[in-house]
Amino acid sequence: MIKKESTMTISEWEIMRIVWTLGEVTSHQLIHIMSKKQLWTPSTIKTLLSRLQKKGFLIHNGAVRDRLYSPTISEHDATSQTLSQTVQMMCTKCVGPALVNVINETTLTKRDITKLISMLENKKITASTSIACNCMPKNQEDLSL
Amino acid sequence: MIKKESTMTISEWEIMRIVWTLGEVTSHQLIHIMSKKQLWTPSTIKTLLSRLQKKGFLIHNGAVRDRLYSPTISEHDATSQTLSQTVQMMCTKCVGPALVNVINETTLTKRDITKLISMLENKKITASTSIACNCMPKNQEDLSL
DNA sequence: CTTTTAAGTCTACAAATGTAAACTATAGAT
DNA sequence: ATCTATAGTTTACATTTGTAGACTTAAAAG
Repeated sequence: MIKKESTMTISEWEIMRIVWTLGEVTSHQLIHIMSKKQLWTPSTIKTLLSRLQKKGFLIHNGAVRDRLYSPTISEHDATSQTLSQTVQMMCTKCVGPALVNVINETTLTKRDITKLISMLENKKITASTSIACNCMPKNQEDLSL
Repeated sequence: MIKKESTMTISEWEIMRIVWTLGEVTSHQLIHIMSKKQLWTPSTIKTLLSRLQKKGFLIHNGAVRDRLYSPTISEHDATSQTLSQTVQMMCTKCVGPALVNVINETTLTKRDITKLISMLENKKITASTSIACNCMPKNQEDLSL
């Protein structure tokens, strides 16, 4: 079966961040936490919760009331996937510089940095000085019309 | 005046990639190119073109007909900005690993790699072993209810 | 046991997005 | 000068998203 590959919206992502942090949450907790932080009413939280379930990002223990909601995907995985998807729609030539920029403005742990450096040192060996732009399919570059 | 900070949608981004590549385009070219690549009709292309103008991402030379559309933002800038925005909605703790992942699966030029490494070497000096998670505002961690 | 509170479900509604047809007017063809 | 193809403009319509009220029902309070 084909994965429907539904994505989280910004608002849904906000909810998920709390769920990820707490592991298991009741709507009660969500409502309490989010109603302060955001300008969301309990209704809105409930709707978001429903949609996240429909999309398969949340499940709950069968309780009829005060059920515990939990994520079906880890925050790390979701983060990686989302970032990958974003990068994939971009021009291969622009991604490098953009990553330089992002990394520059991101706080990283020593561990991450070490990992990145070793990974990059490795890539450096086979890297070329330029990469092809994938902005337009090759065959359609005849614009003479 | 406050920047309206409108964002490009996926479809709009597709159009922009062609515009960025060509620098200046007529709708004619876009229609020709995109109708093959995507399953878009001329109408759809025109709509997207209109919206991109309304959002301020495209302008055109005043021609009444066969006008030339051009971008108001460079592809590099748009790419960087979009990536930054994406990263900003994510948990600071997850961004590092996600970046490791993305960089692993991304083709980079020697130049980019060198830049990244030197930047990282620098960051390494002041980096700590762990960073605070920004998933939930500190004050709202009392979930005792 | 009755009342109240609130969790979960349904319905609502505007704005944004994906997708495109209909209409208008003009540059180029005849 | 008239016709035709089509660039640009309007209108359209289903889905998704942001946001939330209304309704139902069970748990907690009294």
